[in-house]
Amino acid sequence: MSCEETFIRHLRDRGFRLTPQRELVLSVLHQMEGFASAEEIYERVHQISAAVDISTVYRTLDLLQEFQLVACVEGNDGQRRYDLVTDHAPHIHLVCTRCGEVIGVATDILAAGLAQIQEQYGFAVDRTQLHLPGLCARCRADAGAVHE
Amino acid sequence: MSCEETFIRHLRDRGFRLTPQRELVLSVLHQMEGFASAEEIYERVHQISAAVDISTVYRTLDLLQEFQLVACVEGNDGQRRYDLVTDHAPHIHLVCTRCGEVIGVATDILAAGLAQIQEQYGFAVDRTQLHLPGLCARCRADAGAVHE
DNA sequence: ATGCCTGCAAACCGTTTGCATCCAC
DNA sequence: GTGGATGCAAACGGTTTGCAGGCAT
Repeated sequence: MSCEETFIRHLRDRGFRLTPQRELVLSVLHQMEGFASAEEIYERVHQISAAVDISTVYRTLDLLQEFQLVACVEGNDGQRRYDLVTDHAPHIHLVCTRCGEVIGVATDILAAGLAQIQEQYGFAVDRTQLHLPGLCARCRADAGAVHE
Repeated sequence: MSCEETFIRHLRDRGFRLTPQRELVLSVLHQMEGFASAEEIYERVHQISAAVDISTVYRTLDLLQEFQLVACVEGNDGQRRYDLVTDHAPHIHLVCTRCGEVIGVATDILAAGLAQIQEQYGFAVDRTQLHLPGLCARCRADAGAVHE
């Protein structure tokens, strides 16, 4: 089932409607590579249809998040960044606390540890929302060289 | 070297001063268990000395962060939460998305995976700020029974 | 026709900043 | 005495909300 079909189904289930604006936001999200802020998404949406308001973008993003079609991370700059959850395996997001870059990684890499956590603590980590803060390779180099 | 001594040393190094307000913020942070928002910290500070302004709390927290004496995480509600970096081993926080419980776990459990991430992606995960969302044992049981 | 959705604008809220005053050094 | 630190209040910026009108169903 395509992303849009899933969206429509979720909307119908709740008695909600598919509007051109919602369609547009979803389509723009498809064009985006990686995480984008609401402002960035709005920018693109606005280029295509100038009449769309940013509050509608926010409302649509909330909806998509509720339907688990987009993931959301809080950036260090106080902005949220959104990304379409495609149907490939859930992945970890390595979020650089310095430049904001987000690197996607398969959860396999932590699978052993996560399994152990579940076994020892009964705690089931949500693998669709794993955000690990840290420094990306570039920023680690920068931080070493420059002294901000 | 005590926390406060470290703070003073860092301040001196930069030509900054130790003021009663800064002392107070640091002492309140010691009383706090786990992460606290600026507002919560301010609340406590204010109880002790009503004259202290929240902007001073923010400025002090910025300073402490710069000195790496406190860690800071962006909450899902758009608030930042601060915690004193004590010298005991860094640990993971398992945060239950349902009841809010926080379970502390030694990072060892994920050490292998984190090392692999660094090797493969050059990304250095900040082990002092690891919080993993998920469901605690109790809520997993509840979620199975009740349907929210 | 119904009531969900929208654009607009104003409110919100955590955080930051400018400035005159104060005080640690 | 001097320049960093503070309190106050206003600004800021991302996000949310109230409302009257619009449109998908």
